[in-house]
Amino acid sequence: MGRAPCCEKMGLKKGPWTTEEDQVLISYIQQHGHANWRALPKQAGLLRCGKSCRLRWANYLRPDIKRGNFTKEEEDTIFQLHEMLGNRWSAMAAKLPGRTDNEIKNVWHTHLKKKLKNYQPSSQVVTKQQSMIKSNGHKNPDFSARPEVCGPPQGSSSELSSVTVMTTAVKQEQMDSSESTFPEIDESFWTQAEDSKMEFSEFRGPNDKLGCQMIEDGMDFWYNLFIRAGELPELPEF
DNA sequence: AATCACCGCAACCGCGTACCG
DNA sequence: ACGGTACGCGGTTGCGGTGAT
Repeated sequence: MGRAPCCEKMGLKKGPWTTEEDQVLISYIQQHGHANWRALPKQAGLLRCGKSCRLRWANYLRPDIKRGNFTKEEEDTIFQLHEMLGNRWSAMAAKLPGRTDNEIKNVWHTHLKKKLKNYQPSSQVVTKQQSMIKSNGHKNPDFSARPEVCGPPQGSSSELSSVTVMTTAVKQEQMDSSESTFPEIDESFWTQAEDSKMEFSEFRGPNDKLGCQMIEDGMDFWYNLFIRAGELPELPEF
């Protein structure tokens, strides 16, 4: 639908926030919360658009934000999550308490991308992955592999295709091993996928946030597809 | 000491989508 | 069912700081 009219409005300030503005925003949110970002700046007496206020709060002023350098563990987690989720920064942020999507994105572009070539996951992470695979008792699609959009069968909805993924590892496995246990993708699979999607949307129910959170946590839907196909009994932990 | 280039971070922009009347 | 509004997300930009020359 239409884009939100934003800072174009006359007289609204842009650019870096002053400490005074920060204080106004913090004290307003402490007293009234932030149910309506659009109305907030007017009510708080700020010459900013709601979008700007939300960004400032989410990326800088929120009390639970962790400052300082990323630890090796955090970097490992980001590498792993990036493998799984791609550039889904907000989903990654959900797995890194105190870190914002913006921060993770910045760190990725400024530091981690360069390190990627030489990346060696910490033993802890490797062990976790190995035990995950072991506990599943069979060959699983590798969650550490980058999900790629996999072309849907002809005639399926584009919505489905946007969330239908297959890992490179799975494809590799299918190529490499004749004893692959990954289910064959045929018409019935896609029908199942559609059913799963329906069930999943029902599960989400009236509180969409809950369902969305799962989606934000990453790959839940395609995970759900794998579940339907009899794979992957548990979600990985980070 | 001055200039330049690069880096890191905060903020903005524009798009997609959920929600509501 | 439809259109408008608000929000969240990912990509991009711009500026200040810092190191190199």
